[in-house]
Formats: sequence, C-alpha cells, structure tokens
Amino acid sequence: MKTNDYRVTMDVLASLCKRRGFIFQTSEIYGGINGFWDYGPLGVEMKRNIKACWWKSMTQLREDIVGIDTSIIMHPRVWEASGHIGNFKDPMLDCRETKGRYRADQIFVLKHKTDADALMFTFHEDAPAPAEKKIKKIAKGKVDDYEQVPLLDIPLDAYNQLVGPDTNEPGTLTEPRAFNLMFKTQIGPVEENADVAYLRPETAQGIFAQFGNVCSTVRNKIPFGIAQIGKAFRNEINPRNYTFRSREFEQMELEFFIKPGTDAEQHKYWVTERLNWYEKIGLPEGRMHRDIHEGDALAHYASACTDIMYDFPFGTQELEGIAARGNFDLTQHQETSGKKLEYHDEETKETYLPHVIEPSAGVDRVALALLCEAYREEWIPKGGGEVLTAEVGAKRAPEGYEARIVLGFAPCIAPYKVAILPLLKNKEPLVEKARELYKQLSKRWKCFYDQTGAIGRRYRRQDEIGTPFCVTIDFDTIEKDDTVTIRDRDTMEQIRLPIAELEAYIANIVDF
RNA sequence: GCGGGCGUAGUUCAAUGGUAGAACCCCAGCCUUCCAAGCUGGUUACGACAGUUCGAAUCUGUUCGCCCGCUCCA
Repeated sequence: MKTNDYRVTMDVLASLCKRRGFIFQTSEIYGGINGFWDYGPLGVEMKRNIKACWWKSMTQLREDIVGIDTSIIMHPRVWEASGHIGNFKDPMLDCRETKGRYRADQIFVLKHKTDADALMFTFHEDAPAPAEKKIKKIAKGKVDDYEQVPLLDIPLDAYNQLVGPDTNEPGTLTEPRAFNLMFKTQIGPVEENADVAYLRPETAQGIFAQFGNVCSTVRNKIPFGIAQIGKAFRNEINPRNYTFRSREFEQMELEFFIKPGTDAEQHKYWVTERLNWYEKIGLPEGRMHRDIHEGDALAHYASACTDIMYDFPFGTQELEGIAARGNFDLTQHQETSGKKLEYHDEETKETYLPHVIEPSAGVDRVALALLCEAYREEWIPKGGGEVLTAEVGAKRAPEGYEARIVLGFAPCIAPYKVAILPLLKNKEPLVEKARELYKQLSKRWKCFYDQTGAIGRRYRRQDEIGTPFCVTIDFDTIEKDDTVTIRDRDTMEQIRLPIAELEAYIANIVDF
C-alpha cells in the first residue's frame, strides 16, 4: 500500500469529521468538555470496523487466543497490585514563577522557630543548601533560628510566606493537589460510607485478574492469549491533538502468555504481526515506525518494549505499545490476592507463572490515524487527464479543474461499503430496482441509498465519507440485461457487472 | 496546570447597544440517461452561565472549548 501524498491539517480533518458525522465534541450543546469525544453515525461504524478487524484477527483467525470482557470498575486492590495507586497518588505542587513541579512529600521547609510571620524557605529533600543561603541573603537571619518541617505540615494560609525551591520571591507555590490520574468514584449510594473505587485506567488488569478462571475453563496450552476490547479512563493533565489523548478512550489489548525464556522471540513475532495488521487496515509501512525502548525508558520488570508509531500531521505518535512484561503482573496479583495463578505445563511437568507479551492499542488513536491517512483532496481535470493531488490549504481548484475530497479508507474500515443509486429518481422502475438491491445488499453490509440530486454529486458525497463502491441502476439494468455499473472510489472508473455477480465481487474486496 | 491568541449557520465571511445577512453546503419540489448543471422554496448561528441595561451577539465577570508555546504524559 502506498502512502497518501496529501497531508491534512487537523482543523480541516476535524471540520470534515463534524460535517459528515464522524466525531463530535461531547455534550457540545453545553460547551463540551476537554478530553471527551462522541462518535457520530459514520464514526461509530468506522470504529466498530476497526474493532471487528482486530477481534477477528485475534480470536477468529487463530485458535490460540480467546476473548474476554471484564468490568470497568474492579476491586480497588487490583490497582494496588498493578502499581497504579502507589505510584500516582502523591500530591504535587507547582511554582508559578519557574513552572517547576514538585512532589509535595519530597519538599521540606526551613521555618523560623519563633517568628510565625517570617518567610519560610523550601528545598528539595536532601538539598537544603540553597535554602540556607537564602536565609542569610534574603531574611538576613541565622540558619540555627530555623527548623526543618515537611511541606505538608504547613497550613495553606501560610503559603504566601513560602519561598519556592528555585525562586527568591515568596508566594509563587500553588497548593499541593492530588495527581492521581485515575478517575475516582464510590461503590454504594451513601457517600460517607462508600468504598472508594476507580474507573480502570487500562483493560489489561481485567485479563490478569481472570487469568485463573480462563485457564481452568478453556484448557489452553501455553503459548496462548486472552484478548479484550473496552473503555479505559485516565484523568490526563492536558488532553491535546483532537482525539489523540482523551480522558475516556477505548483499548484493544492482548495478553499473550508464554513460556519464560521465549520472551525475545515472541516479542519480535508480535511486533511484526501487529505491523502487518496495520498495513492491512490501511496504514502504510512508510508512515509507521518502531520506537524501541531501552535503558531508563523501560519499566524495571520489562525485558522489551516497542511502540508502534504513526506519522500524524502533528508529529509521530504512539498507536500501540508492545511490551514484554515478564511475569510482573501475575506475580503482583498472586502476592496481593494470595491466590495461586500458576500454570501447569503437562508436557514438561513444570509449574510456573507464565511470562507475557502485551500488545496494547488505542482504538481512538487508530481511528484518528486512519482518518489522517485516508483524507485527501484532488484536482480533477474537467476534460479528462491526470488527477492532481491538491495543494494543502488551497481554497479552490485551478482553472479547468474540479476539487474532490476523498476518504481513501481500506474497504474493511469504510463506514459504508456500498452506495446504491438509481440514475434518476423520477423514473419509478429505476427507483424500485435500486430499493430492491439496497435491501438485498443491506443484509450483508452497511449500505447507503441515495436518489437526491445529480449522479455526479452523489458520487462525490460518497467519496467524502469513503464509501468504496457506488452501484448505479440505469436503463440497461431494467430494460436490457440486469447489469449495474460499479464505480470505484479511488479511480472513479466504472465496470458493468450482472447483479447476480455483485455480492461476490464486493465481498472479495471489502471483507477483512 | 501556566502564558499568549481566538470563539457569529456545517464552512467562508458580514452587520448594528434595538428584526443577526450573504455565498457555498444541506433539505424539499421541478428538471436531469453517469462525475458537485439549472430554477423555486426551505432549515440552520452569536460557545455556556451570570451581571449591568428598558433592551446585550455587542459592555463586564466567570466558565467551557479551540489554536500556539511551555509543562505533563503510568
């Protein structure tokens, strides 16, 4: 597959997505909320197609993977075991002047022993020297008159006396705020007595927590995988780039359990496997990259992690992370829950905690990448000839050309597979035949019926929503031979085909 | 989260402290025998919430969102 030469800008793409019903801002009539998005009638079809292609490639086309669908709210101790609570509950504070951000529990304060109104000097953990210097320079005082206290012991109304670790002026520090990026809620209707619970920040833990049950019900032999698609929630500090970083998003995660020691080869296998999948749904090799994590970028328990990146118009960004996580997660859950999660290998008579390869993809990011890759504008010469790629940002086509917007989706991704068009709407037999064909094809695919306006306009409309085929019913269909024309979205060329052969022809191209 | 810029139909642009206009798009009708034709008619907007005012899209405040730069990114 070749790359699309046209590079869309995000505002143009967002505008098309709104105009045609792919993506809306959530609760737009109330002004929207940053980081939350709704999929419109076309967007939802497209997104379902992405998920269907993934699900089919994982659970249907191979016998070593099964699916699962776990709940969004899980036992709070799951997040203790996974490390999501421990690492991210610490309050942080910012310095308004230097823009620095500090963990509140790592900041200490030199406070005057007797004068409650005196300036107080903060410093970062084991480095009090700068603060001691400031006592001499700014407060003209003696270090011995000051005592060291944790920042968290300082009352909020005294914060205007605090001099930040990297400033010389008081009053620049914000109050500490919890930066737990998990959405918190409670179980049970009475808030005071409620148990705290969290919306899952990833779907993976549902798989690990049910590992034992899945093993004992489906008799899988290692290596085997468990796949899940579902919503996850992260209270991102700064959602940006349209839907790319959202607070509510959907993941497609596979945990592929393997024999310890086979990590490297399995990881390599899955990176290749996943890149092939992206190529198949319309993301060309030329725009895809691997970002191989090494050293500090690698989590301590991981032996390998490769991000699959796509060249978005706003930069090269991650679509999927493929991590070799060892047996970290199963170990954590086994220790935290006290329940054995070991696997018994009949062949070798060994019992062990399997290692895992985790390909974890963001559905919304894949959808956004597909939209970016699919969008193009063309200039079509009116008298025939070579179609040009339009100039980005050009308001109109040059003299003698007509502009066309196309979403060049892979057929398996396109929201509608076929548009059925009677050549004219005021000729009853044409309409009747078209309705009949629409009904027939709709049993198998999402189809579009349109009789409004000139035929050329209707073709362009379908181009703009990425429908791969337009089937037109004309007078030959009803008067001569029961054939129809099929117009190709990309080449705009037409062939004639008997209606009897239509379904097989389309199926061959649009089915994943 | 910080700093700067910006919010009028789907889009591109208007206008006045007192009835928000146009073009394209969209919808309907007529017409039309294959790539955005034509004619007629129509729907749709002042981001949200307050305040000032007889009256606010316009002035003020708050908030939400978008863009750019920083910051953050398990």
